[in-house]
Amino acid sequence: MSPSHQLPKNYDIAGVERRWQDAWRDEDNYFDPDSTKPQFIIDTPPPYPTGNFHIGNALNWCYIDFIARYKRMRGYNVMFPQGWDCHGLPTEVKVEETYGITKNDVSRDKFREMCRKLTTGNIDKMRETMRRLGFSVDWSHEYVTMLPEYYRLTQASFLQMLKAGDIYQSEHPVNFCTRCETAIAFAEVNYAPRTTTLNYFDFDGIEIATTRPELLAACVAVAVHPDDGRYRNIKKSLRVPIFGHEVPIVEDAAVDPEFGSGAVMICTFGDRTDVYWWKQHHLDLRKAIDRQGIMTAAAAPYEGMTSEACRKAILKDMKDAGILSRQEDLEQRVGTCWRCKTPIEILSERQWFVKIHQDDIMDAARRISWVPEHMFARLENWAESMEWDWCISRQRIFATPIPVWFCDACGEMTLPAEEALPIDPTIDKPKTPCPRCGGSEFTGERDVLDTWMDSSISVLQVTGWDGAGRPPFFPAQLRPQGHDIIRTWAFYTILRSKALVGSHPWDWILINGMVLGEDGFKMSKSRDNIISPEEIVTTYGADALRQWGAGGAATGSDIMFNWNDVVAASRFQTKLWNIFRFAMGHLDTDPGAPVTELVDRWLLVRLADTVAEVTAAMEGYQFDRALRAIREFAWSTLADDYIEIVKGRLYTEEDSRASACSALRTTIDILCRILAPIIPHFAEECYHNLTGGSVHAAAWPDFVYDDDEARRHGDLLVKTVADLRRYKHDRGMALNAPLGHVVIYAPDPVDDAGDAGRALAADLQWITGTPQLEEVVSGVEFNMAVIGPALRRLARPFMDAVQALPPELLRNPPAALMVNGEEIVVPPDSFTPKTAYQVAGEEVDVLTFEDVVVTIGHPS
RNA sequence: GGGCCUGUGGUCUAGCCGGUCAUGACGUCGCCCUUACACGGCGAAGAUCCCCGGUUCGAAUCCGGGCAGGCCCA
Repeated sequence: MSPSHQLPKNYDIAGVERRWQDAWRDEDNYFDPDSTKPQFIIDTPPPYPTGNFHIGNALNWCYIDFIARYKRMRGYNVMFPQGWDCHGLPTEVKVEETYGITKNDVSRDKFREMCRKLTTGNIDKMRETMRRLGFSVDWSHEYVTMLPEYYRLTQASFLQMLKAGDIYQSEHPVNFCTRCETAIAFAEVNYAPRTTTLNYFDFDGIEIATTRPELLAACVAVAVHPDDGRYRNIKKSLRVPIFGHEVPIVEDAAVDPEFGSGAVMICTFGDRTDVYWWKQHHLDLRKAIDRQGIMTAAAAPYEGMTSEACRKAILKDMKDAGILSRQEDLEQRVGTCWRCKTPIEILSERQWFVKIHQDDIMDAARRISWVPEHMFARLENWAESMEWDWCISRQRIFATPIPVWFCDACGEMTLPAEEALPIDPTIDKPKTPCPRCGGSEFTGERDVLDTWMDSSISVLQVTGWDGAGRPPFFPAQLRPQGHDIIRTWAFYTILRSKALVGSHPWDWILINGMVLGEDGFKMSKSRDNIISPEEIVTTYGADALRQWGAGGAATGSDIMFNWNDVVAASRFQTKLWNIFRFAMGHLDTDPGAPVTELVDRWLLVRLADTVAEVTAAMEGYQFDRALRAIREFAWSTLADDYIEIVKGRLYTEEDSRASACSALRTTIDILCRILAPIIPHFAEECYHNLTGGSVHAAAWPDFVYDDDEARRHGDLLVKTVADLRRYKHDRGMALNAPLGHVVIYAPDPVDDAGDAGRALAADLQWITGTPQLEEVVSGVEFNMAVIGPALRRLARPFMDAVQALPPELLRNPPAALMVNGEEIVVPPDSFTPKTAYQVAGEEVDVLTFEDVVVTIGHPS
């Protein structure tokens, strides 16, 4: 047992946190595949290895760690794995910047190697931050999507879905970034406002307004609204200016007659609506822009120009030809590449697609419990608005290769055997001749897979998938993630689980909010409002950051970073440390002594309430409620109420002292355990001092303590002491100043073991009954919970009538009252008189509350 | 334009399946260095609970309509 004088006066955050981080063993957090305990598998988000574990990640991981630690204490076999979602454009761009090259300057293999090297270094940095924050990650279940053992699974999943007919190739319009020279999915398109020019020109006799004159060569039709009178009885086709080809006039209700001239030129493709019309009316396809954003032969006189140069040239030519009538500014939102901000083009390309079966996805999504519930609507909304299938092919390098070949002779597609995976079809060759024509020359697919194809099988990987069938531990219990990637990661994972395993991927999904800067805006370099986890941890420690994560906002809502919360968290730890030091200074007696005294039993009643509240909150992932309940208990109930009252007894040699020590020990022990998930370092430091063991190996408390008398009398005692302290304060007395003779008249006999007297420095006695004082009724207190339902619309007049009663009738209420000329029965317990006591005979002050009277003799 | 969310003392925040007096933190002010803690204790001031209407005996809470902000999308 450590006497308090051995505990340092100040809690050394950095020292304690480092010491425990060094002492904890990774093995204690490993998932045990042979365990008989119930499993709790978390499908942790695999972050993109930028090298910077930011505060948004930190919030997400705080939630995960609270749950992982809590569930371990509750006896679950927990898996808290850590993945890294490596592939993707940002790394390619970073490598190009770092080495001053473009991806085409070196071999594909060499370029991938450069990307892998950068990624490995970034992962190391992020791991370090995660350890510093005290996350209990199962490092034996780490996965890295760029490594062969992982992308083997990505390729296996691709082949499985291809064979099942869920993946197909097609020429189809896709969002295309001409700078990155790759197709991108809708999820990767951002929208930015910009001002552009709306150009009105004469189109074979009809005025057309367009923002994209450079696409004139790709014009395949002109559309008007069917009810637009201006375009009744005109010809069936028009000749495109400059280029001269004939295009039909089509009618479509989606045309806005109010916009421009009411006639729209349809190009392949200016925007999504063009795609819609193109499909709807079975129009031609004219490709005027290529993958690099250069005008094609279809744009004859402008071939070879960039689209921007072509735009200028065409406008000039229109002006010269006298057909450009006017130009005006237009605010619009343009789709841009999420990575490089280049406006996207819609190009028709041969790509690979995954079929989207909305009903299957929604069916699986409904089997998952969403926290908060309303986040489900976001997924539903997204799923219902999907118009095209998911384009999964990318024209990049650092990604999982699409594992197929095409026969040079007959074009037949050849697939590798699953045992041969992973492969790179641009390097490896098929082991067998073409099944259709027997040819032996093949060309490997050069397209690679969208990175979401890697990460959307994370749940299969963590539940033990080997590339086929149902994973042994599937489904996982929990997916924790941000609401920003519901339409991507959550959506794709549900889709893929349904396609590959046939059911929903997780039992629960817990959505965390975004972290905003102190100014209320999203953190960004340009606003200079970024706070890094390291910055917080250096000054206030990981536990303070974790408290901010738990208590800064209700689970699921966005959370504004706030230094105040971190400072308050740190102060709470100081307070806890002082409580702990105080307790440890007194726990030198028999730990098993019975808890007999009133306030000791009362403390345990309140402790049991707190355990129940915190447990319920943790079960519902309401970490803010859990932390709030703990703070309230520790600071208010334990420190301000209990310790202040019991302190005097602890300094005595009386037998009743052991009861207090016992209650205090139980309380500290349990407090450490309910704090452990949120502030693991602090809880460990205290618990270790108290018991010599690790709090993280301890069980979550199952503490029930029923003692109705202790609750009632304890509440009375605490209230009385608080009132008397206020009484002292109001008279300018020091709180430890002697108070003289105090008598508490209570309805029941109360035995407080002398605590109140010692706490107040008073000669204090409890007396059952009422004092010989003159009572005066000073008012009345109504019980709305009784009056409202009983009297409904008569409630207000009833209360007015009661107010008007003379004092003696308030004390002894009549059975019925006249209200609004109507006699009504007075409901039982509908009101109680408020009484004041006048001094009779000797000089005493009187305090009253409920049915208790306190008299204080004036100290002479 | 659509979907979802939010709007509470100076600032941030809880409550929001209705019950006169609205939670906590930070800040402000007053008193107190009481043998765990001044990073503390005891108090005080400070709120048209965004606005308007409705339901109800009673609305921060439920309903309708605005206004403002956020996120996602068109």
